Amino acid sequence: MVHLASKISDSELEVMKVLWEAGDALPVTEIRTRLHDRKGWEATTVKTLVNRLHTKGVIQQEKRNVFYYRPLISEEAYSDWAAQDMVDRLFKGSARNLIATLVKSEGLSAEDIDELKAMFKVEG
Amino acid sequence: MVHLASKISDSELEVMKVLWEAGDALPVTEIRTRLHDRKGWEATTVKTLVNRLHTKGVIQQEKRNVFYYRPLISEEAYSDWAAQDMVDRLFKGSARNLIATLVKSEGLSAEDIDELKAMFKVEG
DNA sequence: GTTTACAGATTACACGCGTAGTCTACCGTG
DNA sequence: CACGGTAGACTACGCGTGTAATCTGTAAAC
Repeated sequence: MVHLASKISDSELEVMKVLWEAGDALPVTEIRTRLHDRKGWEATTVKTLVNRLHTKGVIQQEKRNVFYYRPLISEEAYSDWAAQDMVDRLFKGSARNLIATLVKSEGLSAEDIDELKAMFKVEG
Repeated sequence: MVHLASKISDSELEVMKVLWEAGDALPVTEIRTRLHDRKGWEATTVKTLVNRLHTKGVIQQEKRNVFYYRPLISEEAYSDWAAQDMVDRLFKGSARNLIATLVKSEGLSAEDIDELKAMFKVEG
């Protein structure tokens, strides 16, 4: 289990998403274009976020012609951590409570429910 | 569905928890003693947090001998909102993805799984 | 009535975050 | 070789948060 010393902020998360989606190291230029498109951020803003992530140790800098950046934490690991964190902070440590909340919130399609039923058959 | 204009911070959430647990309006003195016990916070710190929550409109002030405070949002409503927010931000809007993550994280007892199976039978 | 203690108001202050501008150094082009 | 463009470094600034000290007013105690 990864233990995240300092949390990833909302804006920083957008950078992580870009890197996760790319599935490979990217130069800042590339991150910038993608985030300019989807969030309208300026180049320096993106660079600041990348720097902060680097300082936090969640992405790695690779020197080529220009710097390339690679996530040091996977999306899955981060999602797992975030989910567990929320369970602990808001659901008294019970994942079941969170699941119950999600089920009751009606956000699941019939198909989702079928999938989950199947998952439970395998699990238990 | 309540729409949270400004989010509740981590420290503020501790105050909310005290109020939710109490199930009734509490004077700051009482909130303070409980948070001093569980978090070691000073009286003025607690008062600041209570004030901020009041300003944000998530708790209500009732004038008696001293001020009593009452949550204006239920723990359920807040949890629901937080869960949905996380689904949107980290699980591409799919509650099923979050549930899958929780199930795979092994945080569920056999009993939990039985309960959830039952829940799905009723739901779907 | 003066002192005391406590509730509530005001003020503080460093750090993280969202958002970005400016400065500098280097690399390619004319 | 001078110049322009661009990558990276440095600086900025207001707001929210975590954490609290100090001031003020009023009620209780003597």
